[in-house]
Amino acid sequence: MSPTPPPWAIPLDSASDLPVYMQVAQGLEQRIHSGDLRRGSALPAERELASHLRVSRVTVRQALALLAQQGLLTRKHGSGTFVTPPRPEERPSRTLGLLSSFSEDVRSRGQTPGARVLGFEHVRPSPQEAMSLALSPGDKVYRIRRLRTSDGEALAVEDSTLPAALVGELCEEDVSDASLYALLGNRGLQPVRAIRHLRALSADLTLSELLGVAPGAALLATERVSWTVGGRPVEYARAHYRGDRYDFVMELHGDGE
Amino acid sequence: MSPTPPPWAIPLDSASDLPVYMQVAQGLEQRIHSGDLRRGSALPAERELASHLRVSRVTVRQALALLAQQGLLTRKHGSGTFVTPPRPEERPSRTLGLLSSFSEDVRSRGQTPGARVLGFEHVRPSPQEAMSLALSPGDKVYRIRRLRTSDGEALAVEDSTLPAALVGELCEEDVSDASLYALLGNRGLQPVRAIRHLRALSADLTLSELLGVAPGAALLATERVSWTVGGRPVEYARAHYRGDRYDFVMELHGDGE
DNA sequence: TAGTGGTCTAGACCACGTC
DNA sequence: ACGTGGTCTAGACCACTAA
Repeated sequence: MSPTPPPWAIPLDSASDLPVYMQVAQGLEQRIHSGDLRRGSALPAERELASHLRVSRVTVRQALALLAQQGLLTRKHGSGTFVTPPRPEERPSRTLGLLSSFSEDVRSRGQTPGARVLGFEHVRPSPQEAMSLALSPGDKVYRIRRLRTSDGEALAVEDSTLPAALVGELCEEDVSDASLYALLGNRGLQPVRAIRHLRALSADLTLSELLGVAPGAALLATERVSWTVGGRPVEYARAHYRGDRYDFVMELHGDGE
Repeated sequence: MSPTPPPWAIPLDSASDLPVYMQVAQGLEQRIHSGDLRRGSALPAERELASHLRVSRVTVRQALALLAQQGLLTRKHGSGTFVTPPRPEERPSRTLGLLSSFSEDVRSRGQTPGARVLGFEHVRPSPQEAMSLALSPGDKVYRIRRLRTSDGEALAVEDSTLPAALVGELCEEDVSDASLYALLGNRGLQPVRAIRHLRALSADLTLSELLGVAPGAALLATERVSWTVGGRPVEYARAHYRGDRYDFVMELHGDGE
């Protein structure tokens, strides 16, 4: 009857060994990449898709969840499911290779950095912290958890640990808006060298809530130890960045082999 | 009756506004971190957990899926669900800041690098490729997709694009085991500078299959353009690394502010 | 108010591992 | 053969959004 099938029609092969929900996901993905489903356009309701494809709603949801997790689809409770529109704005890029702080990175993109202190402790270090900062278990550290924002939008959760004996007295207000690096610089403890690890992991419930992403969303996790002149470790920092909003950039120079 | 509740007993509050599956996930996560559930130990079967917690199996599965995605749990079809044991071996670390290839990185960890060619094309560049390599749409490129392994285990999928006019004749055997950088070096095209972007994203169906991870698993994605002496772009490469097996390391040097 | 996605249930059958 | 996780169904109710 209809010469042109609707753009969300998916060929399903019940004889295939590929699970139905994967076939649906794959089909929709192709439709999106081919342009049949335009960016920003709404998908049919889950119940509608299910009845047309002759599968249960649960199966449809399983397929949509896969694509939503990749960022291909955006689901809006009470409103509908949409093909994710392209982001017009560039994501903030951190330029690696130089020692720069979150605040400087965001500012260099013309946006306004912010910080909300989520935790402030003056405690004995964990074994991990003691090792990274070359401390004795009896020493004390400041442990600070902050939500880092750009133009008000949550971008990262940063956990910083500073040796109390080295940095001196510190209170929550000191770290509430300024960059930690600037604060250290004021006290003559400007870091001059750092080693940083980067990896990818899935958001747990705590991080997903803080960053406003779905549980399981891909995050870029970093771990860093910074040293001041003389080789004294001055900061141990772990940070989790939203994978869909942050981009690390670095320039590499070769020395032959 | 039983003075010590089983280690997987979870307190559920039906009045809470937190969904039941999240309460289950949160409870299990605490039990794991507290050590009540030992690394490597098996969880009760899903049906058993469901009946004891008085929830449906689907709800239990939703909770387990969350934790499995974070890597906290490992599910084995036909066998059971286990608390993920810690990995004894270090993950391969790529040292950034220097221009080094995948092969060199893996070898520097004492492991054996490998490559399986998944695709080899001699075609006109995509707009993206043409832009990155400063080519005209009429030029041709070699496009190579390889599965990169370390001691036989899949670690990354690498998509490399090389300008055909610059690198000269190339066939599939040329890229089947050696490092691309070594090959370029042999032809006098050793890259001396590169810009690399890093971000985190969730695995789609294709990548999850190739890398042997679950769909939606966190991957570390990189994009790189390399230049040879004289500023001629010689390679445009995109790679997706398993987030749970790969770790980028870099050393940073500050120049004050 | 009507329609959407979010959560949850109580089943069923299949595919895989182990014994 | 049996128990496991993997997939799928046909419903239900809730929470949110928009008209």
